[in-house]
Amino acid sequence: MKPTIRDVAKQTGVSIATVSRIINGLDGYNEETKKKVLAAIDELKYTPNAIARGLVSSSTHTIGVLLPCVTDSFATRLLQGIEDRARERGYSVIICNTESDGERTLEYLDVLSEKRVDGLIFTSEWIRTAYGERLNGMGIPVVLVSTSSDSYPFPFVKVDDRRAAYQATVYLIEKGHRVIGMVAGNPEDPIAGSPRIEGWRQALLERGLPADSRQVAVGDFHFASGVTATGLLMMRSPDITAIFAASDEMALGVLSWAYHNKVAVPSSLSVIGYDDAQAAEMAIPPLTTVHQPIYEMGLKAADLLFSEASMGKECVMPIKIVERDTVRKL
Amino acid sequence: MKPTIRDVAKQTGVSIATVSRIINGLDGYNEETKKKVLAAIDELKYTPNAIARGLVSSSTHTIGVLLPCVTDSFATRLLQGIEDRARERGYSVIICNTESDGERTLEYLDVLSEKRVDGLIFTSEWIRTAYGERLNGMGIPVVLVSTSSDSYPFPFVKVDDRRAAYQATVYLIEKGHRVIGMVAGNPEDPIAGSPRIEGWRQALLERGLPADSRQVAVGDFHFASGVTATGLLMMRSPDITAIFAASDEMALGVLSWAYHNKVAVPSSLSVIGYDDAQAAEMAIPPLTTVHQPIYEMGLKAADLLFSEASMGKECVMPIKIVERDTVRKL
DNA sequence: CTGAAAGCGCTTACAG
DNA sequence: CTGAAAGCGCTTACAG
Repeated sequence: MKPTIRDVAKQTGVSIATVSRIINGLDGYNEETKKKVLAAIDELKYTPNAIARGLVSSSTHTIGVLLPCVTDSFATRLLQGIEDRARERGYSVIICNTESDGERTLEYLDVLSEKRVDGLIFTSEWIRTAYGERLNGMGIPVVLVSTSSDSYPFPFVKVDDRRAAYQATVYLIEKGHRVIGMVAGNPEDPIAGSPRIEGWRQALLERGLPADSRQVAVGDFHFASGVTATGLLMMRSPDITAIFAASDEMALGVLSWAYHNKVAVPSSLSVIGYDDAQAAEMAIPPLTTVHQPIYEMGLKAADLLFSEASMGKECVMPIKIVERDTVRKL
Repeated sequence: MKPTIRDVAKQTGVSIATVSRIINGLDGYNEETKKKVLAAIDELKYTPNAIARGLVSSSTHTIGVLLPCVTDSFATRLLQGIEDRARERGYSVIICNTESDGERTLEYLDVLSEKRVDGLIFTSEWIRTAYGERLNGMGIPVVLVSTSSDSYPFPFVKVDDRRAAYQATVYLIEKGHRVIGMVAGNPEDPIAGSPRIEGWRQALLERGLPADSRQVAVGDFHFASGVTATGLLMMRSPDITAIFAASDEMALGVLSWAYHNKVAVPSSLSVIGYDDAQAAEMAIPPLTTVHQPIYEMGLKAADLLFSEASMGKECVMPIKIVERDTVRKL
């Protein structure tokens, strides 16, 4: 059995209260006692039981993070930011890989609730009523990342998706492109789907350029869907000279489609992505894309979680276009 | 305040012992009581306090996973496997992003120890004495992934790195290549460094082919180092026709170097990677590589952790060569 | 400067 | 079928 506070108290001949004070850096003992206790702790290899501590202090120093997909590069980068900041503050993080599954998400919420985490970060998904209610019921700080909700006004950190897409499209237009396609997410997705499509459309419309629905093909943000969507797009609108993809992974799909169909990028087809994931700079050619400060968003989310009175705080992070080699000036 | 077992007991007019039995599916109550209690639980929105439970049962249903880098695609895929299996079994996972830092690793070990996790998975790093001792002292099951240790015989799941590298090199030789370079990890790294270099060397030597140290350039498994190493390699041994990279990310670096230096892959230079990360199939051209069953390794690691009497269990997973488009037959 | 005692929210013999 | 009580390993008033 692991030694307890009682063991070190006995060993030293003091009370457990005194040991507790010493461990926790409170005062109320002389140096003499402190030394003896510390020695005993060392000798017995005593480590305080965080579970017992948690029970009395009702604080576990643990937070939960819900991600739709742990292997996604956006999610992992975000996680890195969250974990870094959490660790600095002495918190551990439990990961929850929801796979965007409703039931699974609810289960995680239950577990997190039972395990009495001190806070929770919910990412990249639409807040359904079932989630919102559960989240409210937990009675702990909640921070949203890459999502927000009018019905459940939790603090959030995100990027302005519509605006980012708008800027990406304007960038393409300024490079001289006139027929611009989009490889989009699901238009029913109010988070990363429709806003980006709207931004694309608005940029085009404002400049009197065509923004027909035949110029957008829908994917699921992942690579394979990017390939397929591009094929569809180029078949329906062969005059497209540039494509805006709603994620870097899909943009890589565009590149892949182009490679296999002997369409040169950027000389015959320009491509701009979204995220600035690690893969963007590793792409061939290196991918021009919309940079989201993902790591910083993770840091910020943790900050909001740990800061007092964060209710209602909203944090919209800046984006920027990172110019690499996939967009040609016409 | 959250309702406690006492609240539901009071509400129902039974003892907390009975409520506890009902919650835990033990027997010792009639249907009548059960119904009432369940109703009260529902009404009060009572959720059992896992911390209190953990204190008495000395089991937290939580495990810790130490990773050198959370954004690495090997690590995240592994994590996915671990988390999936853990979740099935009712366990949560705390992630620890060590950044390969010794002090940080030790800190995580302390925290995990204090939080009384039920088990721990340690990945991809050499087991230094300090780690081994601490791990032993924790008194909980430990499973190693992609590493192993003679001094600390914990169960492990890994691939035979030397053999995998050997096979990759043989594959290149059988394709007719004679001067084969290697973009390696650090030769001082006894886990993913030296064994792969040895495998490469052995394959070459056995067939009377040159295996000079000028044919190997050292990287850190990441992209940028792959680019640099390739430049060095091609300068020192311009007659190289094929390169074996000790990670897919470095292989992408090779591809990138080739692209920027107008060396066609695979017509002028063949490349084989290691891992079969997601990026391998997204590469241009799609990367031929050594496939590690990473997800399955995660599953297996969790299985070993949860299985009784796993001490001394060793699990060497099979690899295979995945042929894509970066190796040319000479 | 120090200790005895209550209490955090549960589970688990033990007794009925 | 059910309850009173001890105990898990701590922290924190309270008293001295």
